[in-house]
Amino acid sequence: MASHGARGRSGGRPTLEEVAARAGVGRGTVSRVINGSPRVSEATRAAVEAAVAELGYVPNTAARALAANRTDAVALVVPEPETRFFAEPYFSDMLRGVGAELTDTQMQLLLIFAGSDRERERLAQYLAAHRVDGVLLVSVHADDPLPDLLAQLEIPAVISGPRSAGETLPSVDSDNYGGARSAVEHLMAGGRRRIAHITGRLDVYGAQRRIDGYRDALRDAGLDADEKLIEAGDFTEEGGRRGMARLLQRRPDLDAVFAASDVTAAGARQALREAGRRIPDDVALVGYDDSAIARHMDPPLTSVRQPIQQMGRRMIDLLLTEIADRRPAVSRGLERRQVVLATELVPRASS
Amino acid sequence: MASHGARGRSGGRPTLEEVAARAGVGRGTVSRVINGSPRVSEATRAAVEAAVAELGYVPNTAARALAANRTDAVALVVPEPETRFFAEPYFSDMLRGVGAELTDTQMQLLLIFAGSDRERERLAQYLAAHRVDGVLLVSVHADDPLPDLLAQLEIPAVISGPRSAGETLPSVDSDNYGGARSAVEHLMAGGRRRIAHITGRLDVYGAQRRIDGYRDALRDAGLDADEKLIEAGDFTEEGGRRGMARLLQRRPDLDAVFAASDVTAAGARQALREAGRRIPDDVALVGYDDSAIARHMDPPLTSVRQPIQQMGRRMIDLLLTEIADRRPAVSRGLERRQVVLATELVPRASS
DNA sequence: ATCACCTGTGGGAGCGCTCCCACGGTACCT
DNA sequence: AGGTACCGTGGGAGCGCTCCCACAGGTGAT
Repeated sequence: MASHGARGRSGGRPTLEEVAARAGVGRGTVSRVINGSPRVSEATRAAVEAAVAELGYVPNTAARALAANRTDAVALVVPEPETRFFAEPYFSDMLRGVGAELTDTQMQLLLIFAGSDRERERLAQYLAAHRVDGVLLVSVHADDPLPDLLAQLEIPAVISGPRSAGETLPSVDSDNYGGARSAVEHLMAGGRRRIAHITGRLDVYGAQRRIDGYRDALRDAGLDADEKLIEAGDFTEEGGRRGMARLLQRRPDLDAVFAASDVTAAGARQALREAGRRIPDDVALVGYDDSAIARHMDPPLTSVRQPIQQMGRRMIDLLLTEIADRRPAVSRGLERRQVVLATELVPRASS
Repeated sequence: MASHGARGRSGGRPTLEEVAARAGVGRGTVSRVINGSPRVSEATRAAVEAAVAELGYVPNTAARALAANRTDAVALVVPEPETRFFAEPYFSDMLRGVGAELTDTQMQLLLIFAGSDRERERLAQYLAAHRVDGVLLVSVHADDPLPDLLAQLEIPAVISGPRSAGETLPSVDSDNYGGARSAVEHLMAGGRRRIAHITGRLDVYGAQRRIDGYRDALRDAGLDADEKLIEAGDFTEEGGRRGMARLLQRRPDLDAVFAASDVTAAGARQALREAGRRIPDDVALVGYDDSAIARHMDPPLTSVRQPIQQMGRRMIDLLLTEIADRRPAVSRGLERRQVVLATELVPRASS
């Protein structure tokens, strides 16, 4: 092995210093060119760029990170087990949007799962080491301690669904309230009057907003908002099946169901089928997410589409702004940092 | 903003130096403790560990990377578009295995897609900057330039399926030959005699090995190896459908099919159904991979299981060894670095 | 002519770590 | 007693960058 002093001397990668020597300028000037500073004359810039090309110079990330105290990396943190990540198209769409928005940047994206305690501990360690400049948090429950940890470490973060109406972190969400309304209004337009709702996890703010939208749509149409028509679910298929079974028992006369997710709707469909109800003849069904499940269901499922990829892009937007704006946290927080994107109802045969 | 000199002085994260002062030892000693060197007395170690705990010290990764010329990160490179990554359980299983093996380490895993030209260029830049200590390459085709690039940059790499019998990179693979044999032998044991094969992509070495296994199993059983019973596929569903249709035309008397993947088998099943053949009564069907598709098919598909998670673990094993062993490339290459793992036939109703 | 103020540039200092050399101390031989 | 070996330890030098200060030279106002 080469001695310490000679480490990487001759055979190694070229350094800023070597580029500077080759271009006949100082180190600082090369740094300016590399980082796109405008304070460089055109001629000098050209000379430096030529030297960079000739030597095949690539900046040393570690040195830059050390000197500038930044990492040029952001993490997408998924507080779920990997299995759910792969099972739900929501995450892959989000990843795609985030990745697309990042290709124009020199930012690196890290995908981190924090489903188990073990993984969460590792993540905490990782964040404590400030190995990323910012964090994207998706699918966070109301009582998750992660946002507080991030605040304490002063790491910029953006959340995909606000935890409450008073969310302090910047967030991007789809219009859960409006989406739910459009689903219920669609069902009413089809002549349905006894419309049930199987909710999502009640500790998820978005699920609450969908309930609100459901209630308000009925109320505004002058229909009785019978609480017996609401059944708590949890976004899973099994939750949908059980909820539907209970609803059928309580209100056998229902003629439509709005499920808080496509997966929930799939469970509901199963229970309806077991009870001998036809879709949509006896009971109309509408889901949420417009995932692959909706298209492949039998019959194809009417669903509320969220622009998930776009949400991913906007999250990156917000995060990069946060990172760039880094300044005393106190002076912030007044700007509009809560983005809400519109949903779209996709009608299919189930309603 | 604080002046440069004072950057991170008071409020910032503690440094090695501060830990050393607190513990009443020198910088070098703290470094030794942090890195688990055995050359530290028990008393000193305890003192340092106490100081680390009290100050909440976390090493600065960038400084370490700069000084030690390593990154403590490895990349899992997927030379496919993201969509395929999420569609095929192969990748997620691999990721899970790799991730599991890495949790005991302080190594960071990066997931990098290199499906488009744009992404590949970004990857090249990334590798040129030596931002990872090693690379895991999955699903590489025979003519992919990536392995050469890695060799040129002298970045340790492990490949998931050898590109040829003379693969120079360390590799981990399942026993494609044996797996194919077991499938064909299983069909013969069930009394089938006219067994067809729909192959995988012919530029994938593993697909070739499956063909070899198929041929040899038939030959050893004294059956004619009729080339008319072999049809080229490409691992896709559509390829399976087309291949099956052609086979039925050419050899309407066939009584079994071995498909090079479960997805291919799904396509074949469709063609068989359209032709009015019953599975397994008229034609027995065996797939490869034992993915979720196999379990959910109607009828459930007999399939050859590969220990994909385990393959991921072994790949990491090999890669970490490569990284640790880093020495002039010339003196290497003699050790056994080609790992082959056994497969297992999972019989179900389709055969 | 003097002053103020730009713009472009060079290079010192410093980021926080690892690596290695040097050194004092102890143990074991001759 | 002297020599040799090793162990544990401290700290200098250096990794390759960014940040900032200083400065030369130009420009325009006074």
